[in-house]
Amino acid sequence: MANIREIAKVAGVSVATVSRVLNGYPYVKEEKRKAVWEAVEKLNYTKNINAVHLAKGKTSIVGVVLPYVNHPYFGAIVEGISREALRYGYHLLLFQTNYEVQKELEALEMLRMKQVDGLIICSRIVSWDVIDVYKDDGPIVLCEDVKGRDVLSVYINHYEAFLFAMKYLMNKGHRKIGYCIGRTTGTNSKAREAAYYDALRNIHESPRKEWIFDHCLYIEDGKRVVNEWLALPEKPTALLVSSDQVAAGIVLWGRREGINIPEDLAVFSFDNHPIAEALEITTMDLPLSLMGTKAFRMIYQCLETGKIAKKSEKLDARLIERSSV
Amino acid sequence: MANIREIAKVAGVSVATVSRVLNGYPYVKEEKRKAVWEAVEKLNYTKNINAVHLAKGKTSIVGVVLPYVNHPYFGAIVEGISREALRYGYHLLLFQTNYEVQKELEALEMLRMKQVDGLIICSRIVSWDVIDVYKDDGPIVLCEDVKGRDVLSVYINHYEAFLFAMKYLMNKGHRKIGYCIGRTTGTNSKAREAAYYDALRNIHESPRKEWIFDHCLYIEDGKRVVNEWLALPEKPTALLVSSDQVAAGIVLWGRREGINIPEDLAVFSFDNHPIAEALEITTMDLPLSLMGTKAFRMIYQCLETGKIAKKSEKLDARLIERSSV
DNA sequence: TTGTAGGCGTTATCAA
DNA sequence: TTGATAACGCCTACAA
Repeated sequence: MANIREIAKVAGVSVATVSRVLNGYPYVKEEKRKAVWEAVEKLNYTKNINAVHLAKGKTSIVGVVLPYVNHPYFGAIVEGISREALRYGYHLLLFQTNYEVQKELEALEMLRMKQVDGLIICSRIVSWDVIDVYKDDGPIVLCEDVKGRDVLSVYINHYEAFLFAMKYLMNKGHRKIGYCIGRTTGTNSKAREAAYYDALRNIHESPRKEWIFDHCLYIEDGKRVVNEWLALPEKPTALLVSSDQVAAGIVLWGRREGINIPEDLAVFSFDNHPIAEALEITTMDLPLSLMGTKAFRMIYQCLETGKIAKKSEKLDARLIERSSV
Repeated sequence: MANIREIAKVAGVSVATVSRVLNGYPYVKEEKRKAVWEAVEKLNYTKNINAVHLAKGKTSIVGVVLPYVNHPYFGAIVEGISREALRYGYHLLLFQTNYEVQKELEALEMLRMKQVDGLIICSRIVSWDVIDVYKDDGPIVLCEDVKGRDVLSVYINHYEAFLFAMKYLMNKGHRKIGYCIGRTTGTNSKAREAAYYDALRNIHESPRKEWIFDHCLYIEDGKRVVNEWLALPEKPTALLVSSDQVAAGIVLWGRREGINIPEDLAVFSFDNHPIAEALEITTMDLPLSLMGTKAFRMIYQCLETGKIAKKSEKLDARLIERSSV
């Protein structure tokens, strides 16, 4: 494969001139410019981008850290990141972690090694001190409330959203409310949990362990929830479900079991995916794609200007009222 | 940021020795080995991976080309690729193309520029001659039937799967069969179309344009199909739907419109996503994740051994019989 | 077992 | 406008 030196030789110019032509810099005589392009054509030359990366000290690649690539929640975020990255000529390196510390560390190491210029962490399990170690190696944006810590972040106000949903259910007369969540660890989950407990406290209800369903991520998890709900001696009359996917599962398997929604069981969900519309599930619209877009922009701005306009941005959810409550 | 030379200086050895230690090569006195690690620790050193890439002429990155990151079909493929890539220490660079030629070209260019060692093209729009141009720049695996062309491929036998489904519907007495597809261009779509036409010809039915629904990708497209179906003067009694997402939309909006499934309209779908189980949709299980895994392995084998065991692999679909037909 | 030196392919600085 | 040449940071013969 030809390199810039060969081009220089064939075109009868210096490598510096070739580089100038290749990168569209001024101050090159039209004649030489042409000679260079001809040589490029003739030798079927292309830049070796690794050499560019090394020389420039940057890659125009942003790393995306997420537990599962194949979940609509993260799919929506990645979509938002991807769209914006495309606009600015950046590429995306995917780090699927399955919430394994090792994998997350690897992504952070890649930032240090300059494999990526910046990192967007959609969800994590590593502790703050670990992230702190890497924060001088490049911009890191987290999709969670970092509560004043010295890292960039764009996040959805899950506390408010959950609280809002709880109040909505209470206004409809519900007092016995359970909830379904993907995992109980993690900032976002904690925020939701806090809202749940706070809301219950307000009406002097004490939370019950058996009304909290963990590991709810996919449609099929709704089946499990329905079965467990059916087996409950005392049942909640409403369920707050952190994902439309799971809510859809609950509604669908619930129907098959003859459960009337919302009469027997009200379902209030989050995300506002198309499936929620199709099933007429009341949900909170979460601006996931927007969050991805904003996360990328933060990285981008940091990279290009070195400045940070806003260190942290909070995004609000929006009620989509349908008939599952 | 410290580099290998500084480490050498601090440790009192040569850069070659540092490199040996860093890469775990033998023939280094334990004492020097220790000195190197201490220097690494002291200077908080990390390799610059771009320099490694340049020196080695490879990146251990595989590019993944797909139209939409946020669709379950492609999500499943990426998941399979990702899982396998993780095992072998490879990383994934995502190219979301939206089926724009420009974007696909960019990915191919990245192969030439050695940004990626290989490319997995999940779906494409560029023509064969374009791909031919790049095939000497690194292994390219396509997820479609390449029909003897000189490229690697792993693909699902869509023709057989569609034909099988058509026969299944016919056995159930259907003769008026429509179909829904994501796009009408593309090898996979053409294979499905061919099966559809061939099957109709077998029973001496001529295809009708108004029974073919294009641009069906997401749940919400099912709504459109239902509305169009309702408006049809003469309606098909069965629909072959190329995606569970769309089938789910059809079933759900169909129910809301009072359509009985399968009595008024039978729905036969593809993918076997959890949503199909939840809605009791008869579908063909497509080994998407497996296809991704195999695609990666092909690239990997090609890269590591330089040899190709199998140039092309065909994967079969499997009937999942439920009650929508 | 260790070190020297050249190579990987660009970019960027500086002098002409 | 142009060209030399020194980075960029690591790998790897080859020699010792």
